Amino acid sequence: MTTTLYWMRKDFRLSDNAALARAMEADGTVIPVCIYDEVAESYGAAPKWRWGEAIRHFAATLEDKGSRLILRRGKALDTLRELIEETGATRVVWGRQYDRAAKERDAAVKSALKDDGVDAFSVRNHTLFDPWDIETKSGGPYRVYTPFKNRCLEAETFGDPVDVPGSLNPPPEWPASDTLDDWALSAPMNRGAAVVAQYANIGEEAARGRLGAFMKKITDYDDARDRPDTVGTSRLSENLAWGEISPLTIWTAVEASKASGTKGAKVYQSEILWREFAYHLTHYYPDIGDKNWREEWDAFPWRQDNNDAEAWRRGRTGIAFVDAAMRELYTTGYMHNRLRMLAASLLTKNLMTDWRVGERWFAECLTDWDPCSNAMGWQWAAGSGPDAAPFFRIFNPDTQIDKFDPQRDYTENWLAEKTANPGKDARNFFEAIPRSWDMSDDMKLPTPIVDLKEGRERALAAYKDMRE
DNA sequence: TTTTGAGTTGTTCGA
DNA sequence: GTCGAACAACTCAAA
Repeated sequence: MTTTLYWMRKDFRLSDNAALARAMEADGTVIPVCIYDEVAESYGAAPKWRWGEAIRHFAATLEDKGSRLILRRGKALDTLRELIEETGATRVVWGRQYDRAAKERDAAVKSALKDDGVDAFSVRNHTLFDPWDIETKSGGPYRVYTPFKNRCLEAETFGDPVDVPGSLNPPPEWPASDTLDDWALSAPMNRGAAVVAQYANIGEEAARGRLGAFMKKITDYDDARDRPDTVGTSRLSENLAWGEISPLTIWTAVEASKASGTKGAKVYQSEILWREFAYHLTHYYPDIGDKNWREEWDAFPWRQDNNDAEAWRRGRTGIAFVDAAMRELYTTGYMHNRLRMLAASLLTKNLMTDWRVGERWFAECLTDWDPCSNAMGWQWAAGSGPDAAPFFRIFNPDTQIDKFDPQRDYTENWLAEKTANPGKDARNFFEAIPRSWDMSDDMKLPTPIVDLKEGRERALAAYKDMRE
């Protein structure tokens, strides 16, 4: 009788779960395990909280099916060895992750367990492709998105989603488990956890619900996706990040729908492939979250963390569209994609602040945080990254707000200071922020901390200098 | 090896 | 108000 440990990291779902399917195929018992290990310890406040909610929700799903999720805290390898000792497990299975911290941990775990004589292996479970499945005709990684995408689309098949298992083959006896409360995962968020919880969309069912709602309007996606004043996107990033839905489930739904082939569907699928590109890049350039991807940017006179950056984090730059976005981020754990670009452009160009300052803040605040997408996105916005915007492409928040929030619905929804009777979202920001920020909703909005034109010209001049 | 075509998301300025 | 050009060359991927 074989006992298998299914080490769950970011794949909290029953449907299309290839790692679970492999765990089950040994015809023995399966013990799902989640470990609060050295990698999870390093998560920012919001991701750590959201990870806990994914665990809470999925543990309940497992219990409904007669199984359990065993929780343990400690170094991954030590903890797995303890569990192997306690349960007599001979197999350990997990779904692959591709960021440097996870990859280094997993390589060490696999090698050590194999030395112990354990059948330890990983499964692709988070992406459509493994990063190394896609390569240029001459055999290397892609550095530009469009040819990468075209190569993905040429792939003959994406395969079929894996069925939901029937029984989960629980063991006759369970090893001991921590409780989620023992881990206190909401503690780093302080007051924010209760607020962000109001906006979270947790679990497999909720993810499917969003997919269903989105499929009804996917044909509008190519235009609607740019409008933060409406829900024009799928809003599935949060669920994708924690594996509550698989990209193959999404891809298959799009392909099977009557919208397949429309502009909206194609643009949406292209975004799914941007996600794949982030894993591809991170696999081949594991430093992408720490170092300028284009080395020449090491010479750029980035400002390190500074008062302007602090104002940016607090939604107090005096530039309404960006302040609204920064408050949406802090209050909900999410920010609309267009505003991510705009907020990043303001920080890295107009305020000439190191992209890593922004990357760290997003990693602290986003419930859909993904180390690979976050790193790629920030480097793209800053200009130091793959396929980056030309240096002269600096967003102007005044132009952007007229184009994408013409009625100011989005902006005013998030800025309590703008109206006499602010709505719940705007007030929630003040519920969520730390008292040490010393901000209240009766403050006046600050005057802009940077003149957009001057900031732009300063950045352009610095860029020109760097190139000479 | 060389050549060729192409490259997520923008802004400003002048006609 | 609208439209096209300029903004800067350079790198990438494939033929």
